[in-house]
Amino acid sequence: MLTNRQLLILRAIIDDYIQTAQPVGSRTLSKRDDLTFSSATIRNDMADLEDMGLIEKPHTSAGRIPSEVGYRYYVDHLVEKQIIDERETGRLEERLKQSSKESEILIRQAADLLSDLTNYTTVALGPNSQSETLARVDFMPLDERRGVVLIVTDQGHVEHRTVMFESRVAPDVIEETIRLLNDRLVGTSIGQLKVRIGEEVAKLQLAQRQQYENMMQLIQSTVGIQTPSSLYLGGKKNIFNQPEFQTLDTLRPFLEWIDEQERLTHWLESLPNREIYVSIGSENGIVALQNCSVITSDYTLDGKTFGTIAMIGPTRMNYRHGVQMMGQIIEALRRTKLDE
Amino acid sequence: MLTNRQLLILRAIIDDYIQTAQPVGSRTLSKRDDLTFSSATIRNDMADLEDMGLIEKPHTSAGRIPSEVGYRYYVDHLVEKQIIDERETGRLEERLKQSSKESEILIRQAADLLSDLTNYTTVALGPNSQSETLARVDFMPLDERRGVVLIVTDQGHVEHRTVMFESRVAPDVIEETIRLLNDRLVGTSIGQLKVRIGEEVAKLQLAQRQQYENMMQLIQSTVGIQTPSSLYLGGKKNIFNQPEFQTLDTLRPFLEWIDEQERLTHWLESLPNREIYVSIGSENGIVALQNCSVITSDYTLDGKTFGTIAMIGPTRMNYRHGVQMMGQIIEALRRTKLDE
DNA sequence: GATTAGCACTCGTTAAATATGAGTGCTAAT
DNA sequence: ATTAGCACTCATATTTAACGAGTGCTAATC
Repeated sequence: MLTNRQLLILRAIIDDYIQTAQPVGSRTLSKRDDLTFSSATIRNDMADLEDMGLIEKPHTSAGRIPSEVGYRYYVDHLVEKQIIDERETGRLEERLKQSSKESEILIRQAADLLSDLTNYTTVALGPNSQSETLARVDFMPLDERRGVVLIVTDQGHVEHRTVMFESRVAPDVIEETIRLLNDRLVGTSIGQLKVRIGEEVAKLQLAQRQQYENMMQLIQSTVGIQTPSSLYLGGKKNIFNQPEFQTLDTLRPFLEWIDEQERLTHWLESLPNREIYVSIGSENGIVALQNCSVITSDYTLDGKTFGTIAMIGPTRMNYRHGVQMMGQIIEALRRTKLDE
Repeated sequence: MLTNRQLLILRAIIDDYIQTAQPVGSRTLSKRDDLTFSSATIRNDMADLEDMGLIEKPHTSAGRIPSEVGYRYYVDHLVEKQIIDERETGRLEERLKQSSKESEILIRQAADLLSDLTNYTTVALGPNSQSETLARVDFMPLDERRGVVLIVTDQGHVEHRTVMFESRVAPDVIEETIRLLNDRLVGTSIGQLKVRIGEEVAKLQLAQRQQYENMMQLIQSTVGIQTPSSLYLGGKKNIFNQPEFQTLDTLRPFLEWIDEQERLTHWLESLPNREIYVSIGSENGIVALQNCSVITSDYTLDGKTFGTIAMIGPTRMNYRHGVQMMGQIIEALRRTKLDE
């Protein structure tokens, strides 16, 4: 167990290191207003903190830097859980409201805002329509051989796909196909739509089948193309200002990783956490991000579950401020109304 | 005017420098099979080439590197205009065909392909719907207060916008509005749609106006939101392999510039050139790209004018190969059929 | 017994000193 | 006109030395 003074020292080391990115020495600490002890006393405690694995030395004659264990302790014990500053949240909400009522643009704006507020890179993932369910299918002919299939989800999202017929299809066949799909598939999750259409085709009577099979299969094939959830990266250039990313060895893996949209999407989708979660350094298990910490959270827009937002900075990130800002942003998003 | 030998030497210097990224010395050149002269002779010619501004020395005791003027001469006189290798084009066409019939995906694939082929970064800009014209408007109600407006262009592109009514609108009013829009606005360019709707509203009789004004204005406001032309960046990580981008001073401006999607889009749209065009070094007028050369070209997909594709590499890029590959790719795209 | 002053020691960083060698320009010989 | 020869230049690499922030330990002090 840590003594009170050790706690103070640990906190001071981390706070100092977060600000300067330089190893912190005992003399520097002893000069702080909140630490009234001599450097020798502090040195003794530092040795103890090091034994406990909370801090470490880059080399013999340097000061100490926090270890991952130290950061974890700091985040778990020394960062107060999100206290929402009403005034600040209101201001954020206002800025979001001004940008647009279009959800996509709002999300981007939120990511940019969070990025500006913290100077870290942010990633925002839009809603994953795969998990939404079908509310309505419709069809609109374009010309003799082409038409647009409209898919509306229960969350009010609309997608369209252009389909192309092999040959002319009678209007009433189209109409009937759409009616069938609406009758039988409303409520199906978008991800399963493809399979379910296949099942419905199988159920058709032989007479019907000849008529509708083509049309159904056509729709099935286009519906199978999943539009990836929209992904937005905000403040990517912020990374250039971080002292730990001033060399190509560290910068390159980071940038290469962050630019791989698909991988990034999968990673965000795989995060199990519903509320604000902090992953420190190698905890995230991603080699390219081993020197990064990530604050993630799911968010809701206008009350509806929407997506995931993440903030990526160096392990030496300002956790207190980061967690705080993340809380403010998701609260502001939650309160933002799409209509009215 | 250049002597034959000077031409040979200039070409050798550039070819060598393109490969090694190192200043080329007279001794190195004299050892080449295609240059049978002594290093001293070559030195004399090099001095002349330098006087003409075609090559320059980084410092007194280094070899020579091509100047921008030198590259320009090289590209204009020493790079043979695109000769299309039928077999290679066929192979590319095949690879494109396999990826998808969806134009968006095809374009991405083309950019990636070009990037793999050349090891440079590529940017592909999709069609700019602003310049296309309206072929059809349609409306599909979602519920009492919302609906989807479908906009189809002459090029067969479809866009949709969700609109929200203040209050319930009678179906026949909607129907009539859409009929009106179709009657009067088909053929209008998408970019002008907003203005044109305004004009049409002004023309309405007073009686009609009360009925349709709201609806029209609603559509007008959503139509005004221009969907930006789709932009795709391929092979961004290739830049990390270029020796001239191994330092943050050069890398950072490049990456920051390339990541600014809007600016990039505008830049690509502002390029006046219809056919393959090479911009060397500072010619492009962009500070962040002053050490880059760009090969750009408009492309057509399935015969229809589509967008712009660009290849960005260091000024020391392999122009011969780059121009060649660019030619192949746009030819392959031109031949790719979207339907069948 | 806890705290602090004092001091020898460590080791990464920086600066100056030196060596290396690729490449040039010029001159004189071919 | 071409080439061999040579003195000279200058970026780069290597070595050496000086510096100083910081530590751990011991002995004195509160």
